[in-house]
Amino acid sequence: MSGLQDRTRYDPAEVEPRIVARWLRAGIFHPEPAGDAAENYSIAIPLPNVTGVLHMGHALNDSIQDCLIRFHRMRGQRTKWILGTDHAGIATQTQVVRALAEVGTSREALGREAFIERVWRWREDYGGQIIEQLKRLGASCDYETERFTLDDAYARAVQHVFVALYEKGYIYRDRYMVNWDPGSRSAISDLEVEDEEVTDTLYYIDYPLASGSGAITVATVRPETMLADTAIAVHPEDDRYRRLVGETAVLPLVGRKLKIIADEYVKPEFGTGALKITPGHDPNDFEIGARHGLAQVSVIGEDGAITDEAPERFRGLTVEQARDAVVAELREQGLIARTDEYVHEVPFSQRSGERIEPLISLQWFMRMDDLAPPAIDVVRSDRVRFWPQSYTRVYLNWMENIRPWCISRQLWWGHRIPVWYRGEELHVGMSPPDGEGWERDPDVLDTWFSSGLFPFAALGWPQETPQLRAFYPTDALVTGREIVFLWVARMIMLGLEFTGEIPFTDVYVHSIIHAPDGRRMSKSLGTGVDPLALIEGGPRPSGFAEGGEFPPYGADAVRWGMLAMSSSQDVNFSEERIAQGQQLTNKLWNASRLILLGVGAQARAAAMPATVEDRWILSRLHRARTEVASRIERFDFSHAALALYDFVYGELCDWYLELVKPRLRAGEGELAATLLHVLTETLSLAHPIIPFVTEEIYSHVPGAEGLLAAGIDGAGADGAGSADAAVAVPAADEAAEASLGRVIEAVQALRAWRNAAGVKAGATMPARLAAQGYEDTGEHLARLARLHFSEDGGEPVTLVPVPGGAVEILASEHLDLEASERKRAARRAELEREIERSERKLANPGFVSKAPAAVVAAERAKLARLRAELEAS
RNA sequence: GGGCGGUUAGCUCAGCUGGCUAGAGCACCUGCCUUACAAGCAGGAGGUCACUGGUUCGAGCCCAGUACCGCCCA
Repeated sequence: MSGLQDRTRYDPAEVEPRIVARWLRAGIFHPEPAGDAAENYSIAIPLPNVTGVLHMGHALNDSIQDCLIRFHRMRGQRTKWILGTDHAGIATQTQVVRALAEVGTSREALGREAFIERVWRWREDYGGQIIEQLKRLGASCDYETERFTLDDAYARAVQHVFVALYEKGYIYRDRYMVNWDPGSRSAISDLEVEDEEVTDTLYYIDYPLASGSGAITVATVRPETMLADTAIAVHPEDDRYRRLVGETAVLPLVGRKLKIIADEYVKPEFGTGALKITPGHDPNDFEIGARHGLAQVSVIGEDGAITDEAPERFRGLTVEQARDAVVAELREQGLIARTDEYVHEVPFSQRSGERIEPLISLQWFMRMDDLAPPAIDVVRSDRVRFWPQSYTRVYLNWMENIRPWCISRQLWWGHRIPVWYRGEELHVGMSPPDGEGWERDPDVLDTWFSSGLFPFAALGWPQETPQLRAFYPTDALVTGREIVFLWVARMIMLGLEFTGEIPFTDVYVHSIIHAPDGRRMSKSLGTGVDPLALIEGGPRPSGFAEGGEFPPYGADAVRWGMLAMSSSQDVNFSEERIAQGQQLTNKLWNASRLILLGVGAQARAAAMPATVEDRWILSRLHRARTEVASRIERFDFSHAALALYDFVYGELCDWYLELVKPRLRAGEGELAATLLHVLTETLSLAHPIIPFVTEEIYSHVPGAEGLLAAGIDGAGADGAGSADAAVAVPAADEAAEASLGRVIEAVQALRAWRNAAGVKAGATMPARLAAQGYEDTGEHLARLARLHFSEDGGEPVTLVPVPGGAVEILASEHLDLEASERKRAARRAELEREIERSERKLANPGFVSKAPAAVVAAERAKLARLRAELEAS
């Protein structure tokens, strides 16, 4: 690292790794467990998959959490971001299975034990990756207490919960229709299924009536499941079939007798209005079957092959082969009346992408009806709040209609269910039963079962640890909407059940970032943006106007950009926002160089700042600080980011630093103190959003001690730095704001005029100030507008209206008078338009009598202002 | 089928409980290498705020309906 002098551009690639190392070495992300959770601040991270990599969702999610964490840490609270990784049953197992396939073997060939061994090795190889990426983003998690959901202690907590829920009667085993995922060869929960539109063939099949008098025609997209039909259903009100209810049909190819039943589920307008009922292979038919006491026949097995319950010639076929065979035979027998194309929604596994095969199987379930009510209460009573609030209803609606949760998975990687069988005997417990001949249940628990315990299990629960006392309940939970049910709801239920406390008080549901084309980022389409590629430079995915590589924007730019983007429910990724963040870091860097190189190493303390611009910037800083803080507290990160940007650009750099440059060159001591104060305050204000550049700058501030990230020494909520403790900080200073507001407006008017009038950029124009309100600021006005004020000089060649009067321009050598006149005429026309509009408004009796007095007064003031400007021009 | 969100400048988005001469960044045009920053500075052009109707002294904002986009639940 060299001095500031020649580092004219902020270089995140050089700075960021160095700063992370400092933070980690200082141990400031690891709080000692002291005090209680009410006074401390904590967040449990949404567990990243252990073998995953950072994606855009994480980048936003983690930027938000880190902003909250750093914000509270800097306020002096003991702050912990609880870190962990998830074993991610299906996802991880799938990866390893795929890797095994590549080398020509399989998990079956390895056997369970060796396979699990293999997954642990996989985890060792890839598990640290996402954690390193979190560090790269600047996430200030407590890395020293990282947990893994399969660690021994964690696994004991999971078993403890299973056993306790079993003993309470909440967990039970049942034969039930589940979503069978042929890809991962496991049942999956309703929440892991998504519907997609598919075009299928709808077959119309004649089922002969047992009476021999004709046939009843049913329509189905899955002819192969007819082998498992156990009834035919029609709508009770359907006159076409009323006379057939109670009769019997004969199932073709099989010969089974099917009762014709009436059930309101049947839609008379679909197909023929007669529905074949297959309780073994369709969730709706399963329900109908249960209502009518129908037999359940399963002709498709968990291996996807036709079972022994089907006629022999079909056994062992795959579903597709069976369909072809069934259709061929039916055709032969002339039983296919016709076929249609049919577009409908079909469930697919989010895990493997394969079409769900509804199957009846023996699974473990968890009843939710006793766990849900308390979790509903805490949200109804506002003890747990959702941001945005609209998610409250979404949550409540789901909770009020909650259904049993299928918690067993036919996987090897995960928390094995703590149940043993011996014949008819069953043992549920933390340890294996005594005696010979017990077999453990082969299944593992749904991953969400274990992650649902994370906020407390990660802190050592069920032990009463100091960590648990200090940091549980946590404060905020930050997540995307897709896991509100999968995870958030379950944490609330399990937290209440096992700790008697809500696991967090605020749930912030953030935006989903889409690809620039407005669709979900997709790995397969190659539209996903890799946050690391943004931070360090890397290939632009498809869908961007430009190809090529991202420049290395740096983590701060990515963080600021993500936050700025996250204003609504769905947001399209915008590289411009990231670039804007980069500009901000560079701007802040250079502004700091100006200050730090200008004040020298010795900063002297000063009394209350006296000049109007000092008072102005302190007042504006106060407002910015309040604004950013209140935005963060209201989980409004995009406005927090934008408010920061606006302050740095629109106030600090564009005006204040320009205003004080002459004083800075003169080496004025009082100014140095104010500058350092303003700088330190700005850094601390910005740090939760852009931690790296602020920390780096802070290390160059004379007298600054320690790390900005640790909270400025003795700062507390006021954030006054140690380098400048003597600067008295006023709240809003209305007088200074008004005074400087006039100057800013006047300078802008004069610059616009200069440009329009073709005045050379560097030329200083002789002028006379004919306006009130510039007693303290005349010099500023002259310098920033490049004017030379004098009392004489004769007749002005033109006038530029400014607040409080006008500036009379005295010479014409540099300017194009005609262009100046055109500009002036255009402005006059605009003013006349506005004046007319305003007059019309004020002439409206309805407005004057009904609008609030303040609004009317403001309108009158505006009219006066417009008239004054017209007059002065 | 039920629910939620969106539609504002060429692009991405702001516009708080109705009072605006409708803003920002990017892109575009003009001028500046002004000793913090050319990844910069100054200025400018660009909008019947999706559509139709209503409420109101006043509507981008409220109400009703329509169209399109996205998401969640069944």
